[in-house]
Amino acid sequence: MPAPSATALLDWYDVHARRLPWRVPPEDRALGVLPDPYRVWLSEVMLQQTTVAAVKSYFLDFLARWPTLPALAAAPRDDVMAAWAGLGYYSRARNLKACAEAVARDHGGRFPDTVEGLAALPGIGPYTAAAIAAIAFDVPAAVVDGNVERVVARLFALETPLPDVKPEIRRLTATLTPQQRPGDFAQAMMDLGATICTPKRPACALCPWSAPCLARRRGDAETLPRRRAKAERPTRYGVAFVARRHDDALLVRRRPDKGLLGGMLEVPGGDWREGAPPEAAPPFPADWKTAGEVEHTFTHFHLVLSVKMAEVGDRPPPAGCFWLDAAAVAGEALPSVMRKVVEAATDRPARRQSRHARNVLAPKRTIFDR
DNA sequence: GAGGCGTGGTT
DNA sequence: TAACCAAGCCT
Repeated sequence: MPAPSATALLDWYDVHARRLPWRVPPEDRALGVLPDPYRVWLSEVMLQQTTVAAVKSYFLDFLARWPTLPALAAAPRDDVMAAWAGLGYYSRARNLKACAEAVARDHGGRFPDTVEGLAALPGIGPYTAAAIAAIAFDVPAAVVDGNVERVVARLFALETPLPDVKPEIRRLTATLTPQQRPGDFAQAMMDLGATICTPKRPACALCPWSAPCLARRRGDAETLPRRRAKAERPTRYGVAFVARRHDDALLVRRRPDKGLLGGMLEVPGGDWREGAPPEAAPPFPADWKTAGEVEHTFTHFHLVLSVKMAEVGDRPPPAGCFWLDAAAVAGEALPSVMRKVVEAATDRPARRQSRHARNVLAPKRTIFDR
């Protein structure tokens, strides 16, 4: 049984590295080229619990709009929130802005090059600090994300369930991490987990570490890592009121900064509660008609919204609300669940206009396509 | 430590 | 198709 070697993985990475917009490929890193820490940080924050496919267009949009850290630090917060709309986990956008300001203010506009310095910044935890240090500065930090957890749990056939086994995985990852090319090694681990050592049906025949992999030898790689059973996801019900002015402007309000969809826009509505659909008072009296139902699944609950719609004349907005011009809807900080609500009520796409590839290459069905 | 926090792709 | 889950962080 050979020990897993960093060299075997790096040799594989030299041939099979994914080409990604935020990445410096291994042949360029071999010449001493390191990526811009700003781009590494931006991509890593966007990639937290988010797929590469979802991140790509957002990363390019952000980079085109705010090419440098000072540019992002100087940007209006609401612009950043609006640009983040649709990507989810909106506290990341708030922390992104706060982090940019902190680096500009406290670090002369340059990211710290140590794990400790990075981890002290908003929105940068143990994973992201290690990833930036390794990828942007070639610090031999142990970079442990969900991919690495899976690879290492299988490599050493770790039976202890997550998250209890995390410290053991971190220790083993540190043992594997080489002093030479730690940035490439970290990216290679994640590429291996994303393309070969996948959650289901891992392609062990193509794996550079198939020989030393204990789980492959036992034949149960697909069952690792173990996880503790997760709690059941409840369903909550609510009402959403879409008031549409004659010029197509929509009545919206901004959610509180903290908590679910913090800082994002929504249409007025009542509380979201488990049990029977609640009665909710409309923002003002009008001829409210039922426009259908919208379903949306959040991390910890499923939501069913009854959508009410009214076409109304010009009038001042109720307290806490404002009229959003029809032309501005696409560029605003509307989370996906609210885009669904607006589409259900208006039979008109409320999607972001900048999602060229998504719209052109893979148009999503709306409830009106059924 | 455990729960809150989005979304869309995959199986 | 409904469940699963993806480069986690914060409190």
